[in-house]
Amino acid sequence: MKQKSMHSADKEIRINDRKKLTQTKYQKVDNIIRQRLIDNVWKPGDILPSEIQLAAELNVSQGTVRKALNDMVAEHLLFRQQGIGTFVSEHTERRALFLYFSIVGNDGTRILPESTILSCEEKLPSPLEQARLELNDGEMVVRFHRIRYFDNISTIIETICLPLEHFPGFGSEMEPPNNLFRFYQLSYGITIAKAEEHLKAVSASAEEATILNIDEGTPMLEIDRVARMLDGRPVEWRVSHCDTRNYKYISERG
Amino acid sequence: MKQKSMHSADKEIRINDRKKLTQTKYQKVDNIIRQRLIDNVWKPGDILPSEIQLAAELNVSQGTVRKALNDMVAEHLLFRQQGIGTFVSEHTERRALFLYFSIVGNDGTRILPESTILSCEEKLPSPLEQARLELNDGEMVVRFHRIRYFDNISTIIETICLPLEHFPGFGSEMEPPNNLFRFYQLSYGITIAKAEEHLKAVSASAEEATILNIDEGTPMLEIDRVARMLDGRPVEWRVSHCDTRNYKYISERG
DNA sequence: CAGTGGTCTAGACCACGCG
DNA sequence: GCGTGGTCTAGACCACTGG
Repeated sequence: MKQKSMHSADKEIRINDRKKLTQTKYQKVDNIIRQRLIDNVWKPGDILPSEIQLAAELNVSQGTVRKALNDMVAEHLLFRQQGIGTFVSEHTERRALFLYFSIVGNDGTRILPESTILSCEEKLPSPLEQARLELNDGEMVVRFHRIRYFDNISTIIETICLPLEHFPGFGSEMEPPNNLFRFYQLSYGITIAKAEEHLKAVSASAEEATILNIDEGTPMLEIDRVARMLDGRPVEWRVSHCDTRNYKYISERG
Repeated sequence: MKQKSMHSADKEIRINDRKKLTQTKYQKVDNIIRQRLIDNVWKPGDILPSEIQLAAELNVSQGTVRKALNDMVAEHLLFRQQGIGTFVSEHTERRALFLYFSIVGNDGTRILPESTILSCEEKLPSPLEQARLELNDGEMVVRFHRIRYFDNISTIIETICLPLEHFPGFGSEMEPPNNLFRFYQLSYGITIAKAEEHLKAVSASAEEATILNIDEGTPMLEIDRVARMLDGRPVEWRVSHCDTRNYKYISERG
């Protein structure tokens, strides 16, 4: 009765599709699962129901569920292990290193640098901060600075700005840890899903030069990055200034 | 007779798989098609046989061919148009702009800059050039310099090094055009399939400062890139120095 | 051993582009 | 109308994991 013949079921769904501008079944499945990640129904590290269970629940075939899941695996939102199941991705050290940290040693060595917080304050955003984080008038931000070290040598200065709305009490209870994305996820339920980085070459300011113990005017790589959560809203604006004499930024193309 | 039952055909193939360390059918199909691209059996712009024809030729199902083709579409080697067919990708202006050129205006505008060749010579490679291009001892290179202009304002200085073996007579017959990748493809049958970029911040040398009409020591973004062809061998080493005061390098993450 | 994801097949219908 | 790729289904067997 539920699904007597393929033909009638298809037609029924297609009528819905027209309302939603030709959304396919696997896109619907994708959106349902995505929404459950946004709503924290399934949390990072959780195992999802098997393909067969999902297919039964959503009244589609296993192949349709599979296509939706594989699409999300390609976006790094999920990962799969043959013989075990499908899991929600976590912001582990390894993921931070390979997905969201592009600075490596001149020889290609990948290390996530240690960090020290310099200052932290809650403020009304500057016009630029408000624009980058797409905030409404009057919404507050948390802004802080930190230095990052490779092998105890200070190399990067970061200025990080967060919408206070999503990070209540940030920095007041405890020192934010080195892996911020993991901290956002564990303490605030916010998963970073993608980011766009803008790079320029700039000169070290007098202040930066003092902090990093380098000459004023030394060329530095500026990485200007807005990170977004699962629903696409921006949740972090970070500007990093990096001394690239012993390190480099890497990017694959094609 | 050819394929009487699914079971026996599967077993036969699986024996071959064990020899090749468990290569799947769609991977074999992928490799066959990839090799035909390398061998220029199907050239850029060509339309491939339909999925059904390929499936019949290779003795697999349409779904297996589809998976192989879709994997190659994800690598930008092919593209598909519903109702028409599957095509071999070309290095068009548009592809160069979105896939292999990451410099945009401060407002995000994408333009491919014009170029002027400064000098061009055939030489024995420096040790660094030999290493980057993975050349054997004694193999020659073509090295040339060019300036690139946005709106007639010189902004980028490039040093480009090519293995002479793959580019006989390069630069001697005619001035290489602005879109080099397209030129490599049309004139030498070499398709660039991927590239790795290494970025640093450096200071403008006296020579660069003169050529670009900027101050010596101005911070410049250095883009060090090795481009590889379909079989993975390196065919171009390019170092670009870019004045990023009015432009920026962009990169998507996640 | 049972259960999971991974591969492969066969066949249906749809959306699209073209003649 | 026909052929293309795109979606969807159903069912088979494989490879892997863990009890």
